Amino acid sequence: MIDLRLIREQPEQIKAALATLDADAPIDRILALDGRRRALVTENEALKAELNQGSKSVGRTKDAEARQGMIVRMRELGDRIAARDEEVKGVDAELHEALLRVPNLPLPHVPVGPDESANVVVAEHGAMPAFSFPAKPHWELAEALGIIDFERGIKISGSRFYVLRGDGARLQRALIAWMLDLHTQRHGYQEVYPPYLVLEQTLVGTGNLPKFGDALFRDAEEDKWLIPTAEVPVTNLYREEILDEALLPIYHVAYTACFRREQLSAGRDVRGIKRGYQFDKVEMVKLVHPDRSSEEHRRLLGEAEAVLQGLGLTYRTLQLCTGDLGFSAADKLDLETWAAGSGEWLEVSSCGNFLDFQARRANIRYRPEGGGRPRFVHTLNGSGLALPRTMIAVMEQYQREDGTIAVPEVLRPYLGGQEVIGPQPPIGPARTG
RNA sequence: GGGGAGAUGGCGGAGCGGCCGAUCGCGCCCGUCUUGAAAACGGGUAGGGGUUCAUCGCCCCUCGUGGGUUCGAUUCCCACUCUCCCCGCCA
Repeated sequence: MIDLRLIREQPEQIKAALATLDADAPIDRILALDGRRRALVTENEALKAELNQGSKSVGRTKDAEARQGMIVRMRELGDRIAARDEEVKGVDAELHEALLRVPNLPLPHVPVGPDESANVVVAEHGAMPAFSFPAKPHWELAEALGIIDFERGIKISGSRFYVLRGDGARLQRALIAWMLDLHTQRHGYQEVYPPYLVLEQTLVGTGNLPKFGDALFRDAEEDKWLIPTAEVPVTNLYREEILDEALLPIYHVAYTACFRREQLSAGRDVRGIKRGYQFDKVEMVKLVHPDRSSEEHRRLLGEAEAVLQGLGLTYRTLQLCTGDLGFSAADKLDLETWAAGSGEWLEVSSCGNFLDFQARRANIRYRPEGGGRPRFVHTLNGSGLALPRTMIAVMEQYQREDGTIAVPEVLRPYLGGQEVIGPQPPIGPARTG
């Protein structure tokens, strides 16, 4: 959430910035609620001070008659205060609710644009892979090798689910283990393994709620939601805490499954494993000193890039425009790798700088070294990387003419030295009925 | 799921319905003393909000959370959440 004081003091600048996001933020309503709330609070607090003083003198008054009179007056005063308190509570709740729906403001250097078409390619790495044979899309390769079973995935869980099998499952596991080792051993991250089910408040902290509940799976009877990304539980680890400044920066990396209830339109991204309701991801999360978030953002991007470079994958870097930033980020850089067989760029990482937007929602602060009031930390996160699409890139960029797939050098130690993924022992096609 | 105990400041641990935002101990910070340090001694040490240009100050709220009783609740009543112990069930 953005600072209420900022809205109060420079509403026009805020409105102008929000306009670049195509957001329907009710700034005028917030200003009205804020003014009303402060007037009510000031007034009511004066009455409370009077009541507190009065109640104390009741205790000191010995004369029974005078005492009775005071008690009657205090009772009336108390009733008035209670009524106003109700009013304050109502206005306060409305104000808070409205603030939670205001998106973060973009940093000044973020290009203005309506949607992803205005994103800017800022760098390209690696040559476009050239094959001496027609490159196949991963669903053909994987099906032929028997490393992904699409039919049985759909049978047990419905459309958009698949089953990794044999070396397919092992390849993903190798990728996960290697990525975690890379970030923990080379980039200074501490690994965490968080719950996949979280409370509503946790999702409010990262900005997923209250606005985007329709993209989430949840338990119908309890307040338990499936995480759409590890960012949610990991960022919220320090919710409602005041950290020592010396503890910053905090770097965490987590491997989790992710669950997203996307309204997947028929005919788009239907083939293969590019998009589904469940996918795995290795996620990096940083909590840092507010003066350092820009620098940490650049480093975060580099750490995600190190995964692609280690795997030897061709990729490019995109600076997202205002219209594609999402709700919580003030700045975002995406990494896309090339799906050589299906012929498209795949987003495998999205590195966001959230400034104090999430910290304010989740109330994550630090105590400055020399003492003083607690301040909000800045939060950042980025995938390092999303598994299905990394799998796609590996399969399609490392495919060979005979339909087998070479194993990237760095993964071989994780696969017992195996250099090639070939056909799996036959199980046969699914025959139902 | 059944039974019992508990939830107070960074930690430990008190708290007759008014003098308690809270005794005390530890920790931490600042002084005095010391060549320096320790010890000793003195002082200070929660968060949020309102008022203020800001500081100081003043005021309001917070003793797990939410309600209730009362002129007044950390203290009484109810509900919920969480923690610990015992029994049952279980990967």
